[in-house]
Amino acid sequence: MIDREGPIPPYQQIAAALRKRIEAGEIPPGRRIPSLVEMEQEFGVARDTLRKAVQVLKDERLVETVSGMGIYVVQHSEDGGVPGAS
Amino acid sequence: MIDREGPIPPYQQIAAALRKRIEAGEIPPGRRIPSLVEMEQEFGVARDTLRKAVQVLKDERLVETVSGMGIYVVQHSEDGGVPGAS
DNA sequence: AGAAATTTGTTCGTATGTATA
DNA sequence: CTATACATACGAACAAATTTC
Repeated sequence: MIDREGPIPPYQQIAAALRKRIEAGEIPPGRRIPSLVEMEQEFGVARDTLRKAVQVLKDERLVETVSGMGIYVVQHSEDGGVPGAS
Repeated sequence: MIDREGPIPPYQQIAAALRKRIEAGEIPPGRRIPSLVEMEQEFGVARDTLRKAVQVLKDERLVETVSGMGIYVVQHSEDGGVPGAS
């Protein structure tokens, strides 16, 4: 899944993989992405690496986190915004 | 904040700056010093550089690490030692 | 009321590879 | 060749928020 030989750092590869899933509609808006524990196993990387990957998607406003709950795909519809964001 | 032209390496400059704050009472005994992430931004250096700077202060018994919490200024009173150090 | 489980967030310590002086 | 610095990554521990029982 992760190419450790190439020049692209794993955290960027993971960010790209998640972005692809989201834009392909595999993980629709409003749904949660896999938990950090699940992604640790799926990608075979450490928490710190996932943290950076998720931070990239956060900066792109693709996902948002709810502490204690999970990381959710943002609803980027015409009216904009996310459920709960007043 | 950091002079990269001069002969004094950044990690020594940072150690000196932290020592000054501690001895001036800006960061009193028992209190935490800024986290590594915060200091990365404040000083504009990498984690590795901070690691060396903090190691200097540790060798001087000025600070100690509490796992998962942070780096704390040592209480250097007459009876010596740190709270929690049995 | 409260304890346990799950999940995210933050913390330090360390290792590796690369680059520079 | 050594010292210094950076980016990346891994590991472990602790905290806070949320849900479930």
